[in-house]
Amino acid sequence: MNYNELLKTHQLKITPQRVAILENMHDFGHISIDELYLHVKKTFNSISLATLYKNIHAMLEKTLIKEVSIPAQKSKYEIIKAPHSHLLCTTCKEFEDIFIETSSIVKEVENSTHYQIDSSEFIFSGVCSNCQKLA
Amino acid sequence: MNYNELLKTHQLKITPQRVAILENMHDFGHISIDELYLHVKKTFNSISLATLYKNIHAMLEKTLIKEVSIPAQKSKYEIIKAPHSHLLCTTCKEFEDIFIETSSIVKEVENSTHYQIDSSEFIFSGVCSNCQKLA
DNA sequence: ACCTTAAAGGATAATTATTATCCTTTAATT
DNA sequence: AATTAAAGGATAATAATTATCCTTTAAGGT
Repeated sequence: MNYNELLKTHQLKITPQRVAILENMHDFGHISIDELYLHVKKTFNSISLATLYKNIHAMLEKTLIKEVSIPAQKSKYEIIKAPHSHLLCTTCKEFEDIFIETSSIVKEVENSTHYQIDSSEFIFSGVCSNCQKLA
Repeated sequence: MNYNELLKTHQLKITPQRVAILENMHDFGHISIDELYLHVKKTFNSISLATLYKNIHAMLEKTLIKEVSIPAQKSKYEIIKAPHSHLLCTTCKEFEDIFIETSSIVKEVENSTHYQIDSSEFIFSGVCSNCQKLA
């Protein structure tokens, strides 16, 4: 993935710190500020927490990334890609993307509420097949 | 609604502070800690923020209430009632419950992921009919 | 109704998370 | 290469949450 291009098309200056942030975010899929700090520090020893906060906000603002709020956890952030939902294993805490068809349920909501729906968040929680076996 | 009974069945001591918390939470439908503090203080001048935090945690623990995480906002809490989804108007910030059929989409997720789904969160964001008119 | 006691409340200190400030460095443009 | 506005880093300030410690109170047994 070309992060320089991604930053440029979102009117954000290309800096090595930002590229490192995006690399880590991409590798993890979704990552919290703390995790990000821990990992970016490995390759970028001098990075400041303030830089992370500032950049996360800038990237949210420019809609290059999005926030995923999860009950009882700190928010995670992910690079915006194709719309998708999330799956959380309450046992092993694995958190993953899933791609399911949501247009019909969104249409149903629009019809019954007369809202114009612009975005939606779906988080499914349960036990993954591996943890089911171990139980 | 009988909050004394509700507290008792969840193994929580009945105190006037807890009843006030539940009353406010019920009236608002869902409420953040800050809003709760503001409103409970009206009828309960001496209440401490620490009491709110402690009780919110105790009630979450005993699954009497649940946390609703919303991007870019502080979490809200609501008394657990029939499963439902949420609707957020991004213009006027109105946040409301909606009751839609979700069992088929949950089943679809279970089939495609082999997770055993225990709970799910749906948040739809858009523009309510009133704000559409005003636009 | 009183005792007893473990739990809850309140005030506030301590900790953690986030944001602001200010000066230095650097990316982008000419 | 020079200019400049934006970004980075260190750290101070603020906000949010949790811990501590002492006082008060709810609940159960007599």
